[in-house]
Amino acid sequence: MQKPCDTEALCRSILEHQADIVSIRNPRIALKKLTVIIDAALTLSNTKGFQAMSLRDLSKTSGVSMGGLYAYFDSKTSLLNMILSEVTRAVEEVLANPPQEVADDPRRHLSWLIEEHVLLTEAMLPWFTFAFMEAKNFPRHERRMATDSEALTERYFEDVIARAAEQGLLRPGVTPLLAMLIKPLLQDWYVKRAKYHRRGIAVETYIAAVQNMIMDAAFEPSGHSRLGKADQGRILP
Amino acid sequence: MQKPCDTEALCRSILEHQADIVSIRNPRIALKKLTVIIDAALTLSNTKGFQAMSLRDLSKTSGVSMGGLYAYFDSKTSLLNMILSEVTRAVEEVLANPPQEVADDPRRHLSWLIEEHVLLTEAMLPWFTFAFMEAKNFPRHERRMATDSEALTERYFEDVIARAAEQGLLRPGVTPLLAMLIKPLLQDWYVKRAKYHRRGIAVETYIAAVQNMIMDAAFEPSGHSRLGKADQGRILP
DNA sequence: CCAAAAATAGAGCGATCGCTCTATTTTTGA
DNA sequence: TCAAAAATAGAGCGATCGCTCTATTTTTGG
Repeated sequence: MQKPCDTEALCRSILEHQADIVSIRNPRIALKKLTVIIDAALTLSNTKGFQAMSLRDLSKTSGVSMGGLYAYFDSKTSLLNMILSEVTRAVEEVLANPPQEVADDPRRHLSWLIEEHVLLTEAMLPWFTFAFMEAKNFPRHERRMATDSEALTERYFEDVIARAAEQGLLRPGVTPLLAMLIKPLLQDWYVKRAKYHRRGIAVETYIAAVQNMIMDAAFEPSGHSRLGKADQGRILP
Repeated sequence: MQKPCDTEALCRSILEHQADIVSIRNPRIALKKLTVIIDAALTLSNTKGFQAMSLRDLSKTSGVSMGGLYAYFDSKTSLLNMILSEVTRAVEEVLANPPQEVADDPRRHLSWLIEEHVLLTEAMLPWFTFAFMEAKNFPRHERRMATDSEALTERYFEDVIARAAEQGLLRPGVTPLLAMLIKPLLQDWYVKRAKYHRRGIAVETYIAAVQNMIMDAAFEPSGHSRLGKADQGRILP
């Protein structure tokens, strides 16, 4: 179930959820222009920062006039809001719905969460870059959105680890910080994107490395082979 | 050898290295006012972002007039530059000088690097928050500084891991990404500071958790007890 | 003690910001 | 086909930005 993550599909979702803000009636026009606008906004923001991106920049880059822009949002902050909520929605949609056979096994589930999260950020790279990089300077309400979204993600990891604990699968003495330490490992993939790209590291390699590190920290070694299609078969002791 | 990391000591270092920029002659006055200015700049920047901090904000908060500010820097960017280079200097000074008995043993050395890095970011929290959060929106030259500084830190980890490999201490099949994955774990301590503080997690607990995760990933299990004064004696298999 | 030097205050400058508003063009539908 | 409606362009508004410059106060040292 690979959800389409191109800019246009995501903008379609934005139009659905923010119908009261976009004042353009013709849906064909609205989708096409919003896509252009969001595309330009992500590019500019991720290059120079959201604050430093002026609406005149955005107008020139997107080819939509100043007045035209305000048919798609009612303030610069509401543009930010659109992008941010779309990212949040995508994360929730993907991580909340594991296949049944995955949900049944905490080990597979944890591995699956790691893989899906990295693949999602890979597919929506500019969106995540935007949401993470800019969150610190958001206005109060939007910053809260970003924080909450992140807390929600962490909950998925906490829950599956708690379930593993109930089933007695965890290593003895495993740190209670484990769930909190997963997120920064996942985020590094898009935050330090350039570094990994420069070294020619494939997304599957990255996923496998994080999976191995976390699985080692969480579980007793066992004869079972690692799960997840990205796994590269690290040698187990 | 605990280097003093209070704002005043760091500002003294700034005055030494940026003597050509600060135009105030009296060193007592210069130190006192620069400390006040940097203090205010870090507070404002970390609250609302460097770009959003206007020099009028800074003037009002620090109590130094607009004209007065420009006796301490010649542009907003050069103020940024001061703080950034001081952070870089501090990292280098601490991480480059391990005690002899630590440098001799890759395991101890890796553990030591983790501990020292977290303790340093703890002691210079607003500085690191500033350097990391704002780096993305820096002008070209300053962004390069931040990137280089980060690459340098990573080198310390790469080197000690390479040394461990030479001595045959590493687990078989350990990921070549290991060194790259340490930094995001260390950064989370100050990037997500509020989260850890809210949950009442002590710095020693955090250090121990990261040490354990990394040591487990890197090394074969052994009977030796974990090193570093922050270690809390996790049960080893 | 008082001129020279250093330090300080804050009004003012040009540029640019987010945003609005009207004039104009394009599209729609009876 | 042609008036009504929708979409678009971009000049203009007040606020604020980084920064400068002069007038003034404070400190220094012979």
